Amino acid sequence: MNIFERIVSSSRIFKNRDVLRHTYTPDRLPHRDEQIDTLATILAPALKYETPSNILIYGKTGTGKTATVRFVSRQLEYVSSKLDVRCTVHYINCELIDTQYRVFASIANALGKNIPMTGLPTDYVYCEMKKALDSEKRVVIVVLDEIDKLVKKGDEALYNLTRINSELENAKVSVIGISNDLKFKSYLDPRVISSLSEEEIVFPPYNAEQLKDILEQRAKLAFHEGVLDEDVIPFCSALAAQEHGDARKALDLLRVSGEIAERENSERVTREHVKKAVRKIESDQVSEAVRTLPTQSKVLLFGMIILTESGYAKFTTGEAYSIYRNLCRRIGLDVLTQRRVSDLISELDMLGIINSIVISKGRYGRTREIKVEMPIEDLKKVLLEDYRLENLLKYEKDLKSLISLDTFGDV
DNA sequence: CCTCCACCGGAAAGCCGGGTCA
DNA sequence: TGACCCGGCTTTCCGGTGGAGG
Repeated sequence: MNIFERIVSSSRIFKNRDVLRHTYTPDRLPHRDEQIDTLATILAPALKYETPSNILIYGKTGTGKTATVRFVSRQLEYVSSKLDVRCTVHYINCELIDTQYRVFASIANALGKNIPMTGLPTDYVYCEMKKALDSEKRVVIVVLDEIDKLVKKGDEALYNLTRINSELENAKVSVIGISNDLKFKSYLDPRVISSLSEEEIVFPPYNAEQLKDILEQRAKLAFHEGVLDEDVIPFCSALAAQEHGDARKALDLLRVSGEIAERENSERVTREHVKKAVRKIESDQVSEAVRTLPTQSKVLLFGMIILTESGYAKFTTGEAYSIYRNLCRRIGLDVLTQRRVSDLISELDMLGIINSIVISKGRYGRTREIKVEMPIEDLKKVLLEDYRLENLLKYEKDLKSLISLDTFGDV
């Protein structure tokens, strides 16, 4: 027997692991009937070649926004093809497609144009998209997932998209925006807000009971019968419910628990496996984030670690910057300006690797107070995988003594 | 109550590597 | 080939500021 076949067929735990991934759209969405109904009611006019209202959908991560939209669009497209109505849904994830140019290009390309990734003037792309849309009588529903990411780079794309209907002869366009940032509207032009949010749907977080239903539904498809201990699903649900009812997290937890159990050659998935999964997920996220950091940020972070190890549990932007500058010089890396480093610090903060708050020390100025959040040993291990940072190791003691002398100066 | 520190963080502009087009 | 466009990263410039100490 082929070794892969043996490995694949020998899974005592999983029947179908993919069911637990968040890309999977189940054929039934528990506890989202209300939202599904509302969405379907709003979109129904599309089947009569009328423009559906634009919709804004709110809800935190893992509340089923994307799954619901996917689910409803699939049904809509199915019915429209049966009724022979030209009605399509175009899904755009604004985390990847995050500029006006790329949104237009993505729509145009979906309709058969061939617009390159970059290079053309944006208004040209806009015209091409318009032509493509208007080439026949149709309704196109554009779904902008993570719309807040797009808005951060200006609201022009939305402005143009919500106004486009007045320039079209045959086609109708309607926009569904999905956001998990409740206050993203404040970045928008009031005119865009009013046209974009003709309808609003809010997705509340799931509670532990509801998460349990979701997990049970998926577990039936994903696992072999009887491999889950009774308390595994309630435990996963409870943990995820604490974290603002995130179904995605609950599913990840269940999947990773299963994977750990499988790797341990266990016949059952137990509460202990879930506990291990919690730890694994956390540490994986951090190391992945650190690994993919730009070199400059890595050096900056390394400097922060040196500071922490030297007994500075908290430090300021200026202190971090001066260490960073020293490190850069030693390994021949360009030194960025303090302004830029300040932004890098904010990024590290957003990733949750460090914690920084702006405080005022009165006479002694206003600055960020920074502390490293994650276990420094783990961070160090990941950082040193980068060959450019390996060399820094030999300066470590040197710098520590420098800091303890409180000179903080240049070397 | 005022001052003044040591930064914050917005705006704008420059550079660079990706690309198109005629 | 040169003129031009785009996006990401970075620098330059600069107005703004909470609160300890005078």
